[in-house]
Amino acid sequence: MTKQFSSVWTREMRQPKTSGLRRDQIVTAAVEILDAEGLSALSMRKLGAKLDSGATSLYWYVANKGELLELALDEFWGMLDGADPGEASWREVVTTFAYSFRETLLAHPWAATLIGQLPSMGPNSLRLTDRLRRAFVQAGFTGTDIYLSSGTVMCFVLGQVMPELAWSNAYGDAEPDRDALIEDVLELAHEYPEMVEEYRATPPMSVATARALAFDYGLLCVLDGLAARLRHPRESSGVPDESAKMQP
Amino acid sequence: MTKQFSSVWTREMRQPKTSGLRRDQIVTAAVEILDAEGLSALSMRKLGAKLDSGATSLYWYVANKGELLELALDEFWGMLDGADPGEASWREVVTTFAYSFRETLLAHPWAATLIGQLPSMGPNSLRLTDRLRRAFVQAGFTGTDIYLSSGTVMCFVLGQVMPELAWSNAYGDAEPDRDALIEDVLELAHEYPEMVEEYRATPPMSVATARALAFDYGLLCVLDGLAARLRHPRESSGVPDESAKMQP
DNA sequence: ACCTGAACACCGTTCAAGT
DNA sequence: ACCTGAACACCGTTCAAGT
Repeated sequence: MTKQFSSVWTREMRQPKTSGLRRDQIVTAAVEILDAEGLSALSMRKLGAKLDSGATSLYWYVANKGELLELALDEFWGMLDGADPGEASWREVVTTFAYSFRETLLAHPWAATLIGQLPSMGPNSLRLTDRLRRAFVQAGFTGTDIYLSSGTVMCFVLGQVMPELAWSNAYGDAEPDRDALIEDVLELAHEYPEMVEEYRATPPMSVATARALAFDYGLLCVLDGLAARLRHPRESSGVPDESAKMQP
Repeated sequence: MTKQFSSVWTREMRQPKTSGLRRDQIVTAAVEILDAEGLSALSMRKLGAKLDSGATSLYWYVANKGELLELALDEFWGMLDGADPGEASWREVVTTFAYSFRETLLAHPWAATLIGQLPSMGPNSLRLTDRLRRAFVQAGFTGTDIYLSSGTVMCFVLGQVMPELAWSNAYGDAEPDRDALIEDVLELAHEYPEMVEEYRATPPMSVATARALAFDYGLLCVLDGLAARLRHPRESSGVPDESAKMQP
């Protein structure tokens, strides 16, 4: 049973020129709720109330909640700055983009979840893709490598941030009794003494700086890897045939 | 308002030795529903029905739905094979682990979502962490780099898979009229003619192989980056101070 | 120790009816 | 063209009551 694909972006919009609510008001209000209370707190009823209208009125502008979230997600993509080449080196451009993407994701955690659930094909998403594409062309990538290299950076940031969000979800934003939590985890890990010992051997630091350090390390790996691709455009990994075997 | 942290793993379990349902039966059934129908289809009521019991009976074994999902997520971590050093090179070990992680995520998409929402501190998660740790020690990483390098690989895979899942969510598993979809996207991207043209210039391939290719490319970057770290243990990225500035 | 049913406060969505 | 209210089929969770 192949579900027919559909998206807010692939169907005719309603006439934009009339009275009453407007779609962008709805989306703005939705993003406000998402930012303030998180993905699970956004309901059509609450959103309707915030707009002084019935929940069901929203269905005039949006086919269902999924479409609303697609629109919110595209708002998120619109929040990302730059990747403007300027006169900086490509490593600098990519680095500042990666950091700003990370910061924006951390500020709007609902977006990270949505990225795994809804396709991003709205105008802001496309505009960002094109900006990135230009940056990587300028860096010297050509052909398919343009798309592959920029995609690698995007995915890297996303993957780094996701587990980070899990902790802030379960833990709250502040770090109240994080020492107690750490002791809990170390206790749970008592079967793996090397792990525990290695943790105790590392200088103590806040969760935030530990995460930032990990991000920095990973970014360095990605950048070095991209630099290598830039030098030798066509190589393949250790077990190249696996990739073809995986999904025929 | 800092929410008090709690997790299934940090509180006393109920006596395991009695009659009736057992927690592992519940979790197994939950995973079956998740695999068959996805995260949004799992409800306490449906799970109760599947186990021939009332929905509310489950609350004897589990404090809330979140705990149930924590348990399911740990089941997922238990599904991952290996990272067994053996006699293979570290690049081979990491590569096969990355591919198997990817495959398992694609087979259990709900897990990817949960990774961004719940902390992973169950026994299977810890065991995997330790296996990875040993593999990276064997590869030659030391100190903090052990954790940083293995984390980079984990995050890389996760980040690659997430957007992939978005499409299969919206699109279904088969690829029915993907040509129509592609035309839709290209139409939406008409403001960026270079993007469109570049797409048309690349040889056509299935979505699956395109994704596998991107995965391969990114993995190559990460591996090369890790190899560079292995040669020069301590370096820092282009804008190191940013990382400290981000979250004080 | 374990399970039940009723009840509470919610959901997303449809649809006939209003203006 | 836009909005409403009632209604349907769901949710997660609590809690007194059963065995």
